[in-house]
Amino acid sequence: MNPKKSEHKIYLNFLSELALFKNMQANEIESVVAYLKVKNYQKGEMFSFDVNNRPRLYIVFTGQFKLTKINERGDEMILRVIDQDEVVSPMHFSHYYDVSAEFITDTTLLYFSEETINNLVKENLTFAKNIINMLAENVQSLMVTAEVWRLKNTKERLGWFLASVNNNNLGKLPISKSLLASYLGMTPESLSRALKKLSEEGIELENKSIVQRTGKELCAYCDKVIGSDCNIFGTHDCPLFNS
Amino acid sequence: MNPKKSEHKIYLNFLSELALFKNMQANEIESVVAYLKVKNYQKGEMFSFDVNNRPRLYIVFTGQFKLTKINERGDEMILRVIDQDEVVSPMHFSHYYDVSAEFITDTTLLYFSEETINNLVKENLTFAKNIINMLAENVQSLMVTAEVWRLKNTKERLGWFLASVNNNNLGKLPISKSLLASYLGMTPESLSRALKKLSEEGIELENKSIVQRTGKELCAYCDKVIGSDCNIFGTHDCPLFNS
DNA sequence: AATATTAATTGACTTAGGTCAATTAATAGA
DNA sequence: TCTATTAATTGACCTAAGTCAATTAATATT
Repeated sequence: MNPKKSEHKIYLNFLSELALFKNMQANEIESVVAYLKVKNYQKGEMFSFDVNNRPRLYIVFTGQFKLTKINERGDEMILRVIDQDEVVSPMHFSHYYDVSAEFITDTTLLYFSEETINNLVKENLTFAKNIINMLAENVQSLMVTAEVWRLKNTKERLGWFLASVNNNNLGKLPISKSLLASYLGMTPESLSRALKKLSEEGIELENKSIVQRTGKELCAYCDKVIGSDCNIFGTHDCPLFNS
Repeated sequence: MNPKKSEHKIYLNFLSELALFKNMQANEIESVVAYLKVKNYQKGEMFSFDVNNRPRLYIVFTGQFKLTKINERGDEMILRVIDQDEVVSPMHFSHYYDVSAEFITDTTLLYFSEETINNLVKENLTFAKNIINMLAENVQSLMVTAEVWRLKNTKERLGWFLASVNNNNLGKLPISKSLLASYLGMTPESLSRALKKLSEEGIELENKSIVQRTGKELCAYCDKVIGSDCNIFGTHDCPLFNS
């Protein structure tokens, strides 16, 4: 659980690159590595963030997992798919709210206890700001997710997801189709049918890669939030500012 | 816009009671009142939180409004209904994310500029913590909302809402039925039909007040998050811990 | 390379909740 | 108090997306 001396430097470098430790000095980050814990999980394994597990802040060192909520009937909702370098902080959730993690690939998580994080916030203003930014991004992304689920039909939801992947993941689908279906709140059958409709519009999925007929078909499904890291965003070529 | 001297003390007292200024000393709060701005809105008025309006942090002094997102087709989604004493901080949203406010009653908003809030965070650790708590509550409530929309049918959504109102609002419906329908992501017709089903279970709405046949029918729709401020929560009478 | 297993697609059918139109109830204005 | 306006209910109908079952395609395993 506690990292070995030899790994110390690796974790230090890893943490230094994260938004959570942005603008912090090397020695400040160095001092927190001492409190870092490490845990490995296997593909398919489940983990419950609940009252019994002391609340913490987790960082994905390698791997991928989904944060899910399951109801009495067994229906599952994916709240977030958490990839490498991403942070999830159940310590900031309500004490009684329990969510589950299911590991999609073998995963190594780093974590800090609630106490460590709270002490850091108390001592380090920059860190407090980084925590604020992380939570603000959570809020933003949950609002967008709500919008996608509530106001878009299956074809639009898929189009929206492909548009966002195309911007920040170079057109490579990061998850399987059935996981994607679940994440977008639809069945694999519906995803398949939605994909067929999109292909009529010139948007295809060839072996996990997004291919567009003219290269701009997905713009119809873009929005200002996901578009803001597109290279034609705001220019005369961007349909978001030309309607 | 800038409050008069005579109102200074009223605002000071008002702010002192808010969670946002919790554990802060009177003189600390006093110094921020100088930066406070006030604006009145009339029932039915709309306001857009977008790139053109400098991002701020708003507090409802009196009144009520809904935070909504509208798509191209004109479908509306209510993100939150914001009541007296509540805080909404578009300054923490993405720069390009725009949401609208529609005032349900005549409303007086207090607000601080992004700069004021950021300076306060920089200077005052307690305030930084309060901002973290506010954002964490936003995250929590958006996760619960997502769950309600995704995993519950119309009857369950209504039951869930009534259960939460019953705990923190003494059984008095705070909003009209049509607004509630929209908030719960259904049409007024569906709400009406859901209400009929609930009445078969002994849950009635008599003139904006929730009435239960035996007094515990709504427990079936409670969860650990909304239940945590119920007076039988966790006791042997609470069905959440007895199944 | 052949087989087993899992993932994705397709078609037929069902259903929850939306739409539209007609009443009925409630609230506000005169 | 009466009338006008808005909100809520009810019934008939429709539709998007879910379910179920049967293939087909893609990975894994031997």
